[in-house]
Amino acid sequence: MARERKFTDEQLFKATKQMIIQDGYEAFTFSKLAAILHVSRGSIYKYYENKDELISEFLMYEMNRFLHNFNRLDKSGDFQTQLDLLIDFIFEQSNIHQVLEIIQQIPVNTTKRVENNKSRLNEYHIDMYQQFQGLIDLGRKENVIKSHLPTAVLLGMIFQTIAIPNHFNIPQEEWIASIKEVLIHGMLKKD
Amino acid sequence: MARERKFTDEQLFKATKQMIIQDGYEAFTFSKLAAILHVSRGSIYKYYENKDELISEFLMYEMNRFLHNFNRLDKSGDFQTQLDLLIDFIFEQSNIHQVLEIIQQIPVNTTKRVENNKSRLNEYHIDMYQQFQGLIDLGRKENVIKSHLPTAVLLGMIFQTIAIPNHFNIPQEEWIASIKEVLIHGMLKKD
DNA sequence: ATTCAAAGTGACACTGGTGTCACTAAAAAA
DNA sequence: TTTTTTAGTGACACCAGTGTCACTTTGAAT
Repeated sequence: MARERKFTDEQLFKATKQMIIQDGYEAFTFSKLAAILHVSRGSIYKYYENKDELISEFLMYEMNRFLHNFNRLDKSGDFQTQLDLLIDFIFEQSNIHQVLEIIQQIPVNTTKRVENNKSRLNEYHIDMYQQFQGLIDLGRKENVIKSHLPTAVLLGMIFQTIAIPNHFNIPQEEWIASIKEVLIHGMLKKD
Repeated sequence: MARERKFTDEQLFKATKQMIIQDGYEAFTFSKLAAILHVSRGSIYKYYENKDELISEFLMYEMNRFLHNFNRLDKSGDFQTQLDLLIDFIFEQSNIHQVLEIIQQIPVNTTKRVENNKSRLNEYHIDMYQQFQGLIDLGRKENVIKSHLPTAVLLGMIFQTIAIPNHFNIPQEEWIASIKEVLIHGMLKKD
């Protein structure tokens, strides 16, 4: 060690996240980030060659956190129990949706480090998808899921629901319970 | 009239749409747009004072087109028939989702024309929402919708499903049919 | 106390987008 | 044919972000 750092990775990633989620990939700049962290722009270049590299590192960090938490979930219950847990979990981690979208926006011509991160992020994504797929397979094995529905549709719908904007500020619990209800049993009364 | 124009509004909006949907609001520039249209950048300033104004006009154009088509839909059937038609329609107009998102990104400090367009877009949005709400009300009147589910959740889910990425390229028809099935009756077999 | 290594700074040259404007080009009206 | 009107051009000054680098600061090790 030599001199104390003026900002931690956590602070940097937190600021990055806020900025990117609020205004998008293109609006993220080293200048603004430096201002938030109360350091000079130059100091950030000590750790990241450019914006793409910084963002790809941020995404790795977020993805690791997500997968780590995901792996802690109880995988012992039956399909319905696990689905319930999964949906609750996804809503807790509701930013993962945005994270996955940002991955697509990393440009192509950059540094080795970025390319490396991009392919690792892709692997993670596939890995995550396969774990979810395992859950659907369980549902099929238990013979509770309508067998003609494609797995991609089921996962897509589960995953997409977290991004529904709750404009009317319906209480979180009611909101999630209602979404679960529709996903599992539909919006119509049984006849 | 004096001289012939080198590009039509339609061409301009088409290029704008492509650019914005692909790379986002911030990545849109007059330079790129001028290049696509094979004109000088300066000529675009003859019609739009700046980027925000151009994009807000583009959004008005898209929204008008959407509402115009929407008003052509047959509103005479019962709830299920109309819901079917609506979902098909939304999938046909799948970009409306992105259009609505872009509206939120127009910055605040701009020209009168932009502010004007922004508030009109908001009115349109509310108008559209109310029409959809009318459909849900019909479902409630017909007593086919589960009465405890909030309208916002039902509309949110219907609307959000068009944005599910079909990574595995499941045929459009099967894709839409499956989504309808889940929305209406859920993913589980009836017991 | 001196030295050293990492952290941080700010000035510099550069790039790409912005908005403007005097000017040119072309088509219709006179 | 000349005039008028609108479309289009490209050069200019400007701004904000980029990436670099010689330099300064700071804290720990010798």
